[in-house]
Amino acid sequence: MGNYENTKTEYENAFVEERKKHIEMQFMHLNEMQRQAVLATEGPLLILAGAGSGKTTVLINRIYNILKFGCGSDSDEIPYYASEDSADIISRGGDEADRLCALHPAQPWQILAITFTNKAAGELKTRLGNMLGESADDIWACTFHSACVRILRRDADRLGYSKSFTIYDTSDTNSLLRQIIKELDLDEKFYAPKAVAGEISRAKDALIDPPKYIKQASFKADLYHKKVGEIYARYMESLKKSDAMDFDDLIFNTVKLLDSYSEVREYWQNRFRYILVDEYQDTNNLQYYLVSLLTNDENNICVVGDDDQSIYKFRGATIENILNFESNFEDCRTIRLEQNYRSTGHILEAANAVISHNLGRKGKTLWTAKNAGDPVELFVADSERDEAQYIVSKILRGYGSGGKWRDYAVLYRMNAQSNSIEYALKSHNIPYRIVGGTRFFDRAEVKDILAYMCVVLAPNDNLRLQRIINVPARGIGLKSVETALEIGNDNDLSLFDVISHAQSYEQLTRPAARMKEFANMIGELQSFAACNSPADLFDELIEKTGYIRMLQEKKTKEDEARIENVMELKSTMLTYMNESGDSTLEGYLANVALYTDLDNYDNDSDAVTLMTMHASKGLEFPYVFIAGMEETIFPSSRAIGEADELEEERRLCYVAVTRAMKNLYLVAARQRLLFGRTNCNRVSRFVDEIPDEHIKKNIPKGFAYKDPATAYFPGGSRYSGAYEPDNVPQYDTLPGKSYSYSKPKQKITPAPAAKQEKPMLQLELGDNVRHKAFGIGVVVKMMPMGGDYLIEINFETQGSKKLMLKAASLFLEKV
DNA sequence: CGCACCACAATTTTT
DNA sequence: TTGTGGTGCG
Repeated sequence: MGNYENTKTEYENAFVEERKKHIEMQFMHLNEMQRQAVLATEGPLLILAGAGSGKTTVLINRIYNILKFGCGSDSDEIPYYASEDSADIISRGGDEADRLCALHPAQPWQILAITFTNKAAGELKTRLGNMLGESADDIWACTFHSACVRILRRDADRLGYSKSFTIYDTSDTNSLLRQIIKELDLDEKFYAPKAVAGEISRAKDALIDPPKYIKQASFKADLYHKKVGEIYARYMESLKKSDAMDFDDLIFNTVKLLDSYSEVREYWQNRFRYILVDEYQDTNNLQYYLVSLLTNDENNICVVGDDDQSIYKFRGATIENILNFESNFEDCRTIRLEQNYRSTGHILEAANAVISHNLGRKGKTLWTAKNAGDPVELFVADSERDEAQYIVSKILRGYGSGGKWRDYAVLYRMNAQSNSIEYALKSHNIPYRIVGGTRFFDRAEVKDILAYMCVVLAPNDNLRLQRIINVPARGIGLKSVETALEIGNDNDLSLFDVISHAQSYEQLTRPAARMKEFANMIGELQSFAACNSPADLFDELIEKTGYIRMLQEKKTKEDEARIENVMELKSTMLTYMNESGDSTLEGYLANVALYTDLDNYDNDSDAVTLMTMHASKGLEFPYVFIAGMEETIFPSSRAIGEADELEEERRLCYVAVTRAMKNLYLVAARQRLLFGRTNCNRVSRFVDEIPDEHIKKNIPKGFAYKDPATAYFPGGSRYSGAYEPDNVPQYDTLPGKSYSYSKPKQKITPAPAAKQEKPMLQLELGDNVRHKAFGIGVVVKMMPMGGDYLIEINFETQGSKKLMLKAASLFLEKV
């Protein structure tokens, strides 16, 4: 500043000052720190954004600022068109002022905003669209992987791939590795495909290619690394033959491309004037290289992250990226967003307290202007089943008093925990949705159909051809495929080439006819594809291959679900084509590998959400349950004893806790049936890290697990007030499935109940009722539930609603 | 070759 | 507990 004052005229200083003020005025809806982050457009910027601190808002507004005012808020430059009265004009505001304040504004396509998940990218796009209209379409708001795909589609041929390379997902990778390991006659136990995949992934993260890996391994004495080097080399060869890249390759190859071809690098560096990276704490080494390579001399790189929310170290994310950002990028500015807009006081304090037990943080303390709210609640249940019951009764209670199902989320450490909770929700007819788990695109039938389509487009994809060549069974067995593969390897032909001319190889005389038939079918599908829409091809394909018939003939429940999945796949294809404007099958197949279930998650439907804590990152819910707050579950057994991993678990806890807006319930079970084994665990250490003033603990003393009633409500427990005895879940009403411990013989008596002011309405199925708010309807379902009933009514005008009879009695009458 | 059965394993998180 | 992969039989 001081320098300029001497060299600039007074009006110039006034101009710069007015310009900054004017731009600043556009962002008065933000808090001071958020605004600073928005206005600091030039040079490296690190935004440490705590949970719920409005970081997406900041990103959006920052992009808006860059597009509208360029570097106007962050520069002392005086444009040629500024004159002596410019400052005056600006101070009067209006369009003219806006125009004067704009300084080298960026074009939408000069902005690259990288996120971690498709969902986050989609959200960013939507919000940018709302703010900027159509011009937002030109902004690259995408994930690391999809950004790389776009870059590679342009120049992949320089690396020896075609521009229409396919992408192998994790399971493709694993099966290819398994195959290679077998071919090399190695023991699958010792060279577990998954472990090898991890090793290769780590190598790529360190920019080590197979020759380099083999060289490094040659200095070591151990055989393992030498063999892995061999596998690695074969794996890459095989990928290249199939014109395929795995997830890591997408980034690795992009880095390679940018690094080795200066004209490519310059092209992209010139194009992207401003780069923003979200969730920077989750980036790995490769991604760091990528970002550095894309950044030009202007260094307009802005990263947003929260070191306390780094929970993906296990897959190579290195927290160092964020911890070292300031030293990696010179003249970096750092801004902390510490005001939380999401949670009430007790919840936030609990989160702060837990995370403060970690060492090596950037240090950051969230605060809120909200009131303290309710303390966090801890409940120690009897078993995993009671845990679920507790959660369900809490949810029912909240729903009964006017809540929405979608306000509730149940978080857990691992997917296997969802079973008991699902069961309880199901038996109470509570709508719920599970995010994650066995992913849609990992289902065998989905992979099969996709593999078929890939093969139709690119028959040389050996891996996918192998997958479907005998599904449904058509008499081409493992042995035949193996021989065909060998022939292919020897003559440098693809598997498809070999089976197309199977009759010319005497080793294949037996299956030759069937192979030929199969190859012909693929050929027919290819010609069909040439002059029909992808949707029609889809139908033709599942017919002609007999796939649907195979499922229909089996007739089990699972197979019905599989048919549904296949149809669902068709609709995701159509959705993709609609939304992306890309109606080619190639485009769809090229992108489908980057799809995940998370993308299908829509918050429109009114349902309780079940997911892992990892999957919950970035989301928020009014009421959050964290299930399984037990040592060995959370923190997980493999983290205990490892300082680093324990810290990661603690960060995970921090993430989970900060999802809650109004109420947070922590639930533990004294005894838990998991993987067919019953364990007893202590309550999680993370619970103890929450100071007493922020948590209300309910640990039944007179523990008698044969009598759930006393387990829930020990004499004098604080819960007796919150829970009417008649709301005690009655296990006898639960259908099916017996559990390992004996049920109480006698029914739990609904104690001094029934002294209500208004008697419960007597209803039967099929009764017509009038509701004060919803109008006329008919009772379609009644579920007894702890002395009350959960009823479902189909209303003429309002659709179907689920109500608790007792609470609804006030508004209901029979007609 | 295909199916059924059995043994065994592992059992987090994701592009 | 669930799922997977391998084996053995028809």
